[in-house]
Amino acid sequence: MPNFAHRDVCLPGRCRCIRYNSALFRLPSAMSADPKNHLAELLRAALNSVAPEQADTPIHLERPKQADHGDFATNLALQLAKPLRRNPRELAALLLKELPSSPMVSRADVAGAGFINFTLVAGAKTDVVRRVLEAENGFGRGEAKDVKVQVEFVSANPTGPLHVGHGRGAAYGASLASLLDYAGYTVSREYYINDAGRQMDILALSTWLRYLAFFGIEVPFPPNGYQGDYVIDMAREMRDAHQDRFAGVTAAQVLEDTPGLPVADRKDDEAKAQREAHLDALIGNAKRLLAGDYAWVHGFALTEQLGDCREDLEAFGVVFDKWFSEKSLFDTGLVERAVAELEKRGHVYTQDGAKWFRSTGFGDEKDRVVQRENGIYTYFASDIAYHLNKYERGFDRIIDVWGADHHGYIPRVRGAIEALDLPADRFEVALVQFAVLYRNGQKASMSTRAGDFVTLRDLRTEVGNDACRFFYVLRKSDQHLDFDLDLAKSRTNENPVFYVQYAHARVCSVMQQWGGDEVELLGADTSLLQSDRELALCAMLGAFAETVQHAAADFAPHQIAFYLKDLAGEFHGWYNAERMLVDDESLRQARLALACAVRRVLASGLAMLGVSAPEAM
RNA sequence: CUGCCCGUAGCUCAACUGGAUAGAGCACCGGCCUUCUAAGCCGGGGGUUACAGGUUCGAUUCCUGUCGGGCAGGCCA
Repeated sequence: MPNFAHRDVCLPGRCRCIRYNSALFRLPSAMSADPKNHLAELLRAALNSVAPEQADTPIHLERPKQADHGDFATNLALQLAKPLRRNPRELAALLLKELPSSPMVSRADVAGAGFINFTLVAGAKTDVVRRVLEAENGFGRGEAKDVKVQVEFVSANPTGPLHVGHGRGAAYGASLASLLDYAGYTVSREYYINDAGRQMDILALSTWLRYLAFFGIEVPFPPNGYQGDYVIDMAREMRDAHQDRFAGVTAAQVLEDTPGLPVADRKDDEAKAQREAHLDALIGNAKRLLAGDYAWVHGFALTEQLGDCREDLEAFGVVFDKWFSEKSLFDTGLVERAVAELEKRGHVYTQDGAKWFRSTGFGDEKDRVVQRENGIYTYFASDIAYHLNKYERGFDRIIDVWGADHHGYIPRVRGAIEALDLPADRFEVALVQFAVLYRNGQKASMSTRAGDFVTLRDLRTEVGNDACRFFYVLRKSDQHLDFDLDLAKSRTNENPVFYVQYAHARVCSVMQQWGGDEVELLGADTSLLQSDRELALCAMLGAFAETVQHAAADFAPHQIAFYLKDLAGEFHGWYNAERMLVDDESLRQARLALACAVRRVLASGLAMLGVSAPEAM
């Protein structure tokens, strides 16, 4: 740091500068090696001295966008100005006066309305390279927090292939879980299987009807049944494995006492109700006619679809620690018990023969039925039981990833949790907006029933898993996502996933040509990294840990994706401006160390997003 | 009608939880391959952050209203 510049800005009485001539520095072992944490510690000490009564003020350090604002800045004095009723600039000066000296800081001064800007000594800026290399693949990983967090996501009805909407929930949930894991939480990934409801009955019925068709037993296929070809595939498998075991019926028996179907083009409420009644009657007949075999058909369809779903997700890099069965909540009596618990606390009443949970007492718009007049529990009832179960398993944080169309569902679930006297602040919902696929500028339709949807599998095959995963998390989860198929497929510079991967591959390529062992780079003299680009890269590496923490706090994996794009951009710029494999050995080592550190962080970030880090492209 | 989310460059989106001169990528224009991968880099134009108020040292961010878009309001899941 040239002294003339120093004197120029730093006037006596206005600021206090701490100067150290040497780029080499040693910190007391208790002090943080991370510059940001270190500065926070220094400020904390100064704060305790200046205003002990405000000691719990959060210390906010940011990386200024403008270079002449130094490496870090804090608005601490501005925050203190109001409670202390004092001039912020005066407070900033006081804080500087009480700031412990540090070998990391080359200057610190008051600026603007009362900001304190810090400039680090050169060595403190580039030391991050050594820390990245020493951490191997764990740089930026948060300290283990001993907090058990459950992330439940996808949880699609196992009634057909996953579509591109589910894909977003899968990519988001998996990335969020990895992110929380990296941030230091103990994460459990869970898939809730809706295997107990009417939708599964509809699937079982649909499969059976397709199966009967193979034996010439033609029952008009209900329009609200599952129409996809995969149902016919399952029916064929049933026939191949069991021949006519389930075919000892006539079409007339299957259709017995059903209301029949209204004409196809009627879309009024009456027609809709009739179709639903018709479907329910068919299901009733199927159960009666198949008797014990109904459970077999139902189980077969479930196993097939769940297996398919699981395979699909695994190929997408999405794995779960637990697949939780809704049906098990009934089998273990937890649904009954959950409702009984609510009842015991006086939050349930009976009206029109049904049991209602008084959710209006907990901020919901209206009360909700938990047990219908016919004795059947609603989906909401099993959901209450499920969340009770989550609490009983001892999770400190319970995160549900839901499609945004379920947002109205939050108050009733939270209400039930409160009503059960469970700590509701542990329960959080991350909403994911729909992803709409565009092919040739055309919206693709996505109805599971109609059978003309674009499946996640199709999408993965067409654009590749990496581009898929990256594109899905490139937007805030609560924003609509226009998934541009043509862009994701393109192997050009328009495609951000390749941009990041390319940076990784470039480092690998250089390392290969160098031919040395990365371990050698630990001894590199990083103080030789002095260009603006090199220092900017170092600053970006240093920001990784806080990016992880921030993204984890926000449930926002997209921040990781943006960080990676920025880091890759900074690297590409440097790559084009400087050579790494130079003749000067010390400089070569220093640059390779930096490149290697960039590669490590890129790899860590890509891993969090479930995207591969190729060594060559 | 009511509730929730959203509105930022021509397009797609960011913005460190209220900070200093709001940033990227596409698209458009002009440059850079006999030197580590041109899937790359460098430079250029582009903005009343939907609109109107309010809160304060300071607002894209918080509050109110208006306009526009999405979603949800079942003894469905």
